[in-house]
Amino acid sequence: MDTPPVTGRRERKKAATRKAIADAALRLFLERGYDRVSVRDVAEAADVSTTTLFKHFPSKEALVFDEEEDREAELVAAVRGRPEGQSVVEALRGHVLASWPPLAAHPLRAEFTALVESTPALLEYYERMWTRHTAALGAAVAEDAGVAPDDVACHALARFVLETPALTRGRKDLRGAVEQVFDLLAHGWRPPS
Amino acid sequence: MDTPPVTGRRERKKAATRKAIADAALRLFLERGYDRVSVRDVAEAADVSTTTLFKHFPSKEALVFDEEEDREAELVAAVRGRPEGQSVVEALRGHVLASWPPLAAHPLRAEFTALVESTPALLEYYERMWTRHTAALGAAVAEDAGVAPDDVACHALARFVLETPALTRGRKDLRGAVEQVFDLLAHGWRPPS
DNA sequence: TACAAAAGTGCAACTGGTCCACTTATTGCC
DNA sequence: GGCAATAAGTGGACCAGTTGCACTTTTGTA
Repeated sequence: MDTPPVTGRRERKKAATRKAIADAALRLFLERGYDRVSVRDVAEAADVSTTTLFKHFPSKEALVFDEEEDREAELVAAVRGRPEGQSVVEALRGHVLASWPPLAAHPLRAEFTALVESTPALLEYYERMWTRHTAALGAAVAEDAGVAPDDVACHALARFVLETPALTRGRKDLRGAVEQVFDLLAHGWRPPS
Repeated sequence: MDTPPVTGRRERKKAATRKAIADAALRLFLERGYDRVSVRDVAEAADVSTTTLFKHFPSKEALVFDEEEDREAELVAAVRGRPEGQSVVEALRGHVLASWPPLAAHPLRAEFTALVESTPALLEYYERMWTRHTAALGAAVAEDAGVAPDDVACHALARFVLETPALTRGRKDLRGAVEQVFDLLAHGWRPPS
């Protein structure tokens, strides 16, 4: 009859529930504003219990940032797989320029961005999503440079790179701002212009 | 009879209440650990209502970091009042080296430091206490450099400087670690050794 | 002395998050 | 096909931080 499902029914249902929760959350948040919606409201709207909601998402903030891709792997790959002769800083500059600003450019996400930027809790969570990868990126840089995995300078570089989103958010010339931050990391700070 | 009080009775009593709360909090936290003490416990121990407690301190974390000195003013002053010919980065390096590590060296504060470093919520709050001054320090640097007050590079420098505590915490050679971070800020990142 | 502002109270309520014992659906396996 | 193991979901109680409200007491001041 039907083609046998590649993924089991259980997994499909689980994914459906997850999606129902995330969809309900985003809809309510956009309608009423993040902090005028309780997690109970979201659970109600998705027709699940709050217990179930928290089995799918670890926190209220996580409801908003659903697709948790693995940024971390990409960051590490950008360092490891960079072309011969390119410096680590330049590799990361390229990676950030290529992979980050588009998010803001997507017109569909305009209201989403507005939601995040108008909600302190979400802003904080979002910035933390990046800096959480400091250890992994720092270790990758250190390994690449052939020094101890907890080398301070390498971890500092990692942390600073991961803060470009926070530092450049809301600038009119986003790419230009990112470039300036990376110039600082590449050559040190000097009084501008 | 008594010499007329310079500050009114009201202010004195208010300060006393505040101190009673902070003292009770620190004592209980050190005794039992931060998250095994509720704010109700603290209020009880200080013999005030939780409502009163929250009128003096905005959050549970704030109970721990009582003396809110004005780091911000000192940071700005370090930039503005630096000797002729010294660069901004070097001025900040000196300021951080002179004003930060002592906190950890103070033997009386050993158990306090242990409390903070063993409690994620406090650690986070502590690091945020620093980066909260990004805007002020960034603006001061920008003014000093004679560029727009929201210049990206200046704010990036400020932010990175304010993260040295977080980046170097727990290192065996604290001063050396701070120096390495400032070297990065001064000259750019280069593969170590 | 009278009165306004400030400090403190007590309590209920809300919210994010966890726990627990329980039911139901799905799956893999004999 | 039958069945036991497992995973998803339930519901409700519960905890802790935080706020709101209506109220009393204390203090400063005119």
